[in-house]
Amino acid sequence: MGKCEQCIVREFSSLKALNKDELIKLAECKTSHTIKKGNPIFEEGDIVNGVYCITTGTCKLSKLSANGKDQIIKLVKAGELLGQRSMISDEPANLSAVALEDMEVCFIPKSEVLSMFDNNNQFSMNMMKTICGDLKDADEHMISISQKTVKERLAETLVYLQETFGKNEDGSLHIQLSREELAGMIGTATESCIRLLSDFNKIGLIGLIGKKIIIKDIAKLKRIADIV
Amino acid sequence: MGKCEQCIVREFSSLKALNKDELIKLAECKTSHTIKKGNPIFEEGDIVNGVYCITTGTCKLSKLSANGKDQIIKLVKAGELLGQRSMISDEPANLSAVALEDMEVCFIPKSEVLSMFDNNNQFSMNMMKTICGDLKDADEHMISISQKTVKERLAETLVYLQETFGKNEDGSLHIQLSREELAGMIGTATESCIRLLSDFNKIGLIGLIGKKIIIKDIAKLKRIADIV
DNA sequence: TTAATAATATGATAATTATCATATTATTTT
DNA sequence: AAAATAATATGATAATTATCATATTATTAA
Repeated sequence: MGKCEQCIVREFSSLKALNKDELIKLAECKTSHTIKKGNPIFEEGDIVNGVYCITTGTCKLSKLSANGKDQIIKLVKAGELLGQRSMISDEPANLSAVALEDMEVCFIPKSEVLSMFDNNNQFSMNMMKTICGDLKDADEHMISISQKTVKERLAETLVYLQETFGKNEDGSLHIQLSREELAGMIGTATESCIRLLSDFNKIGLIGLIGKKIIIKDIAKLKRIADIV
Repeated sequence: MGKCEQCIVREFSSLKALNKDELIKLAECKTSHTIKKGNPIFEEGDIVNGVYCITTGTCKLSKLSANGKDQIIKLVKAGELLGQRSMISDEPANLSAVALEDMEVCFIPKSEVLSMFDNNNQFSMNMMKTICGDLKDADEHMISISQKTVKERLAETLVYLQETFGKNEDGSLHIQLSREELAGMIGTATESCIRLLSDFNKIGLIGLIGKKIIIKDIAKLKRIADIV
C-alpha cells in the first residue's frame, strides 16, 4: 500500500488541500489498480462509489450514442480525479472512462471523500472549482462544435493534444489516438477526419508517419483553429 | 426589503438548505433588482461577485461568437441560481445572462455565499449537485449537437420548451423565443431553423400563428428527436 | 511466415446545412 | 396612419459533411 504523502500527483488535484493526517488516513482506505490500455475504469451506467485518482496514464471519457458512435467528451490525465460528478450527483456514471494507455489509479471510497468534504473546506472548494472548470470547458466545447467547421475543430484539437500531452522525441504527438477516436473528439465521421488529416499533410501543416501525427506548423494550425 | 423566509422560490434551489437564522441574515444582505426583457443581468467578462436568485422570469445564458452568432447554452428560470460558476471559479463571467421576459432577481454577495459554504454543508452539497447537473446537461447537449441532425435537435428543443416552461391557454409555447434565439439554442442558422419550423408546420406537427408556436403532435416530435 | 483481421486512406456520391437574395409580414417610430 | 425598421419566410445555390464502396497498409492470430 503506497503512501499518499509521497505521491506527487496529488499536488495537481483537489487533494492538494489535504494535510498530513488526512493523507495518512487516505492511504489506509484507498485501493490501487492497474488498468491496461483499452480497458474501462468504469462504464456508462456503473455506480461509481468514490473517485479515482490517476497516478499514471491518460483515459478518455466518452459516451456511446444510438448510432454506434463514441463521442469523446474529455481526456483525463495523471494528477486528475475521475468520477466526481457521478459520486456527487448520486447517479450512475453518465460516461465511460477507458484507458488510452496503461494506467495506475487509486480508488478513494465515497465515505472518505464525504468525510473530507466535512472536515476540509479547502478540499470542497477545490473540488467545486474543478467541476466549474469542467463546466466552462464543456460550454466552450459545445460552442466550438456548433460554430466551427470540422477543419477548424481538427486544427484546434491537434494543437490541444500537443500542448496538453506533449510530443515524443520524433516530434509526434505523445498521446496515441486512433483516427476513429480523434473523429470522436471533434464530433465528425472517421472518414472526414482522415481526409482532413490528409489535406493538412499535403499542405505541410502536419506529417503522417503511419498512425503517428507530427505537427509541423503549429502557428498556422492555430490560425485555422482561430485560437487568438 | 422582502423576507427570504417567505419567498417560495428558495425551495427550488440550493438555498432550500438554509435555516431560519440564515434566511434572516440573507434577507439583510441581499439586494433586489428588476430587469426588463432584453436587458442583461450580467455580460461576458463581467466580474460576478455573488449569485443571483431568480424570483420571477426566465433568462438565457449565451455566448457571442466571433462570427456574430449568439449560442444559447442554457435557459434559467425562476427558482434557480445564476452566476455560481463565475463566482466559485473566481473568473469573469464566461457567458452573458439576458432576460427573455421581465424578471425579478435577488443578488446575494459572494461573502455571504462563502460564509454559508462554511457553515452549512448541506448548502455546499446542494450547490455542488446543481453544478454537476449542469455539467451532465452540457455533456448531453454537446453530444446532441454533435450527433443529431438539425431537424432532430429542433424537435428535441420544442419538446423541452413545452415540458419545461409550459404552454399558454391557446396552446402555444409559454416561453417566447425569436427564431434567431431558437436557432441559437439548437446551434444552426436562423434560416435553417425557420425552414424546418415551416416543414413541421406543413406536416402538422406544430402550428405557427405569427411568432407563436403550438405543438400539435408531441409524440411524433419525440420520436423524431429520438427521446426514448 | 502466411492468412485473417483491423485500421487507414481515397474516390464517388448523396444528404445536410449555410449563405445570399428577396419577399412578406410584424412592429416600432415619426 | 404612414414610413421605417425588424422579424419571419422562402427560393436558389454553394459549401460542408456523411455515407458507401473499395483500396491499401498495419497488426494480430494461426
